[in-house]
Amino acid sequence: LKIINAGGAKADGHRHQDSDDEKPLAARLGINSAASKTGDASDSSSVESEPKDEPEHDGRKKWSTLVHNGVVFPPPYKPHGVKMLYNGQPVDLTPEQEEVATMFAVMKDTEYASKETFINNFFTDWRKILGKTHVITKFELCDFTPIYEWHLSEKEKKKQMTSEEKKASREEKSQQDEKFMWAFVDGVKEKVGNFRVEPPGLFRGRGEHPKMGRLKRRIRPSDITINIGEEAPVPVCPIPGESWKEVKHDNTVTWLACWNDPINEKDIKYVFLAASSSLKGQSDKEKYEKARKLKDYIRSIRANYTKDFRSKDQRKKQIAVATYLIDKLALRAGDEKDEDEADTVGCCTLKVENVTCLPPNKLQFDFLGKDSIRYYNTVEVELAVYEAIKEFCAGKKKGGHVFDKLDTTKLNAHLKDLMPGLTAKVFRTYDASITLDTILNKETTDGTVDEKAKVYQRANKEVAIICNHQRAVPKSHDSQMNKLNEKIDELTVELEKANKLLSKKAKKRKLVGSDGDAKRRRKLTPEMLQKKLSQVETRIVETDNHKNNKEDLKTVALGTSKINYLDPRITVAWCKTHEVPIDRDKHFTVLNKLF
DNA sequence: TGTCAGACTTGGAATAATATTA
DNA sequence: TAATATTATTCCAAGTCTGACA
Repeated sequence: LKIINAGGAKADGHRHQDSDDEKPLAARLGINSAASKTGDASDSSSVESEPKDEPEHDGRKKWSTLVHNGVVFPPPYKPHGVKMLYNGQPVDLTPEQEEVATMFAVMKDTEYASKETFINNFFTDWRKILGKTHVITKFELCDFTPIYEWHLSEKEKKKQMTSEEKKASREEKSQQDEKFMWAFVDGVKEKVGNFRVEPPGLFRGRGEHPKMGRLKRRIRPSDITINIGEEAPVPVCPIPGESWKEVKHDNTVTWLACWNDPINEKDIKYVFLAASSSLKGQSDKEKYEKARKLKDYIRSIRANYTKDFRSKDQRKKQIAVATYLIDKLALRAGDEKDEDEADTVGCCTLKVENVTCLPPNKLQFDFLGKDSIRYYNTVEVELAVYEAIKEFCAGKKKGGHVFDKLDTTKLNAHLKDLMPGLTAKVFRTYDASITLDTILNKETTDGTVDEKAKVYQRANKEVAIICNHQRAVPKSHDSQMNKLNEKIDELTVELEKANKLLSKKAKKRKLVGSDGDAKRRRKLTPEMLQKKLSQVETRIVETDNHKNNKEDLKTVALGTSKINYLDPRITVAWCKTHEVPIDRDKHFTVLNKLF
């Protein structure tokens, strides 16, 4: 295994010398990809596989042969017959009406259930199904509690199943799914990602989404387009009497099936291969490679935008300042959004009220970004940037764009001139790589594997913070903290007791106790006590660390950066250098994705 | 040059599976 | 052995970016 790029992140003059750069990563690392194991021949025999590593990337061709079994539909609705109350009276509902009522009822203990937009949207769509003449006309008179309680008892029943029963139903399910879990891409068995069609439900938009609560209708075969190899057998439509909307043979795309999102008909939902597939792995590798390449260009890019901070050309000036912010703060590009979506922004769509100038040269950012997660940060910037932002905002009304001469297309077109393939999001990957590499190199010491893994986790955390990956405080956080505090208290008492005992022993040599522990205490030698003492001390320190770590990470979401931002090559190189096992170690299961 | 559909990556939450502790 | 904590997986929403077309 060769060390790739280790320690190189800080050196701007890094040169690429890897002669095998174009090989798949797994091949370069000499590890057999799980995905490259051929599946059962009976399924793939009809398809000739092409040699791998063939430079197929000339055109936009993604595959030569593609075989799969289509999608799995959710089971039809099974009515429970539990009657909800309207104005205190039980009401009869048709299965279709009951289905939607149940969707709402089971969301009782979520935030959505108390949001006005959610309730209004749900009620409007539900009334369409109830019909004009239905007795139910006012939401306030609806009582969904009986259905909610039925739902709770169903959940409880499921929980009470014996482990054998659970196992049996699990196995049955995986047997049913097996057929759909795999696809053959150029003869290679690959895992399919989301082969299940999304079930009907109430739309759970994030933030203040104007469509939250709308009924997401059931998807039928006639909604679905199948994409499959020309010679491959077309998957049988699993619902009798119905048929696919369309069957395509488009090898310039990687999706296996798609349908229009019922909430936003112009959006398309796709069935793709899983992240472990070589198609995904390949593009992942290209992403990290691009970020690494940016390292060679960053100096000139910075020089370029710095020069334009004072440009007379307003558009140039805005591009310069926007690029600076994306580089320095890892902001997202910020496409324009529709009226019927949550009101969020990125760099290009920042509004004047999202930035406050704090003299002499600080900027305070406060806006809702992707998923309506708040970005709140005060940063010192170059004076020229500060002055430019002040100028861009001057005279604009609330809601006006800071960068009015700019959009993501123009910005990316400019970035492409500076480096081939460069777009705004590459800066986020780049920032992540630099941060990971720097922290790993600076902070790793000759300690235990556990200590080294802590350094990795800290680097992971820093990347998450840079990318503003935040999560809601876990529901059980407070109770868990209380428990840890109690544990520390208990241990402290134990420690004090042992300490007292030790000093008494030292004085008297022999202790005559009066309580029930006396006999046991008498048997303790000072050496044993001393040992116990240090054990308790260690446990206190460990528990305290655990507690602080938990508190520290309560609003930090580590998952996304682990999966999408930490270059596995940096991780592998570090593991090798510091003798941290890659396999089996739970800290690095993320690597399964690529190896 | 702008708009829009399309295809793909990125994102947190919910849920399931597994490990740990009481 | 059950309750709880941790980790992995699934789910599906919400971004980014490209390319076709007017």
